[in-house]
Amino acid sequence: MEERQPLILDRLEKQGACSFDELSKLLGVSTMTIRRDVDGMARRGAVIRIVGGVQKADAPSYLYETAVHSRLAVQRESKRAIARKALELVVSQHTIFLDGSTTCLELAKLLANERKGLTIVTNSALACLELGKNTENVIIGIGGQFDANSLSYVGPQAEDWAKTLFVDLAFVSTKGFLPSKGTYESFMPTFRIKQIIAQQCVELALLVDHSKFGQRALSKVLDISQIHAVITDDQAPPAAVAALKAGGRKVHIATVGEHTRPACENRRPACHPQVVADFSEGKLSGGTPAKTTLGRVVLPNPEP
Amino acid sequence: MEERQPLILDRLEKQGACSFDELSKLLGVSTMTIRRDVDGMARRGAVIRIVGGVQKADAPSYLYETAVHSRLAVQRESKRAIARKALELVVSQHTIFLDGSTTCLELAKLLANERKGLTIVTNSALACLELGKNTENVIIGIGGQFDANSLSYVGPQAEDWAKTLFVDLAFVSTKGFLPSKGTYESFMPTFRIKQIIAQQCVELALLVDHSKFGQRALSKVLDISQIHAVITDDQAPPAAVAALKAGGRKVHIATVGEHTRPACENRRPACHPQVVADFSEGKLSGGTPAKTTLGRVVLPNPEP
DNA sequence: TATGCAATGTTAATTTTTCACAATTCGCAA
DNA sequence: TTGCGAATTGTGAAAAATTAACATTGCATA
Repeated sequence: MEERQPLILDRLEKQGACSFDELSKLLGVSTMTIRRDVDGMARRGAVIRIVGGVQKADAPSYLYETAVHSRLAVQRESKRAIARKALELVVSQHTIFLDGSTTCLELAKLLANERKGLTIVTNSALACLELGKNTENVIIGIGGQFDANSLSYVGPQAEDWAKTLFVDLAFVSTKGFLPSKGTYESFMPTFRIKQIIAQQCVELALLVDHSKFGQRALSKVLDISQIHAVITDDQAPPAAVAALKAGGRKVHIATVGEHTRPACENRRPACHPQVVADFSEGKLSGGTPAKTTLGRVVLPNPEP
Repeated sequence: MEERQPLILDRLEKQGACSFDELSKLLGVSTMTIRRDVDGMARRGAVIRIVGGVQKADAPSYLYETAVHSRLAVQRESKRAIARKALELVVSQHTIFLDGSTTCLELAKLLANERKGLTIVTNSALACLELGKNTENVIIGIGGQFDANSLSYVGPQAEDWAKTLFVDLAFVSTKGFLPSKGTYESFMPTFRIKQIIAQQCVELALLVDHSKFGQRALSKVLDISQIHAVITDDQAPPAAVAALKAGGRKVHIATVGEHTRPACENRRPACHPQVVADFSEGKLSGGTPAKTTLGRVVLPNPEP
């Protein structure tokens, strides 16, 4: 049934773009069938739908098809809320560190949009790109071996370098968190950097959404004693929060939904980042409900 | 006239996506006007047009609105042809260097797609991301201060690091090239890295499209004696090519068009990378010319 | 004041998309 | 083989979106 999809991709490889009509003739099926095929492919990000046809999807993104991309979608609301809370801890003139987590990536966006005069150190390539949108901060990228999973730099060179740095405030995230013990992760190269930074900072803030509480992973990374502040969301278990406070941690609770971004992101599976719009049945419309069921991404023709 | 555009962006910031009808009511102008506004914004990559409305453009690309993005489009065909030629010089097991140029970015794509077993050193964040798609090469990112213009790492830390490296084959590009003298550039931090690498490599290959010949810029970067091979396209001035050969350089001429990608990229200005499709008037169609003048990028609704 | 230009609004023709349903194919168990 | 159900595909009409052509407005300038 779906031996048509490779053929469509072939065609796009040659032409860049192709109309439904042409594909229909080419493959000897109705436009409706082509349309359905292409819908599925576009949903996976394999192609880009254009009005009346399809387009090759090679162009823009360095996020598609990466592991980071799918991680970005999980608990995104919480991460954003946490990032916004974390922003409050950042003082101008500070030197801060961001790790390669997707939570820190959200924080990077906020820093780029709303702050200046900072020196920001990170081993995340994505964070650099995000931060680079604002030239009023100094961005130091820790280099090293590039880890395609986290899109960040790790390994001995990165570790050596990290040892020479000293920051005022380090933001790190984690895979698992036991409030009485500390943080846990599985992938060595990335967590070594965190351990080193933990020793090279004045204050360490852990960004951790509620889903991480009680989770543990292969290796212990940070001891709870190394963590000065914990920033989490309002669904974090109250008992854990109380325990953290009793243990002397500063705990900051972010309210999810307060600074929520596009509403449409909630009701969408983690698939293709551009597939964000959905004002079907006029859900987003203010006045009379639109009768359209559309909501498809469109880019325009070149300037005439 | 265009104080509407910020309002549209605000709206998208809140909602993620918005229909033309809604924007029309919101701003008190006709849908046609909104449509025209949005067309312009989409053309610049500020938003993404969707059928019946607009969508926030935040999601995917770290290229939009960057200087690299516009550079990527100029002479792209030549750059791709040159990159493909350069690929022929790459031997498995080699350690190679790529600079932060867009030509090297094209080469990075080829390396990721077609080679393995390499160690690739680069100070370009974009090249890392591109190369990271293939985990069969080792990628070393040189860190340092992040330069938002080139999306690469520069400055003293990067330079110190570069001094400790040694590669078999370095690929560098340039802004200006006088075949009798050497290469010229204007922006200090990026070219310092090239100078250092030039001393830390067995062989240096200059990737230079024909438009660079005879151009000079503020500072001399590499002396012609440091360049072992020159890779250029078939529009390079023959006299210069002859002179280079006479001077003992290996010269590789890439034929533009041979490995050309989407045909549509030729007839499109440097604007938004996703704006690639244009089968207006059935130009790309095989059979009877389509009567449509569309050709707009569309992405589908979520899976039902 | 006249004139031209740019921005905007209006409308109708055209195209695309959607939807509902019919027809077909396919797998598979009876 | 037969028959059933599900998945796939095709059809046509209705709905929506896009385009293009043209009218209008406002404003700056000759």
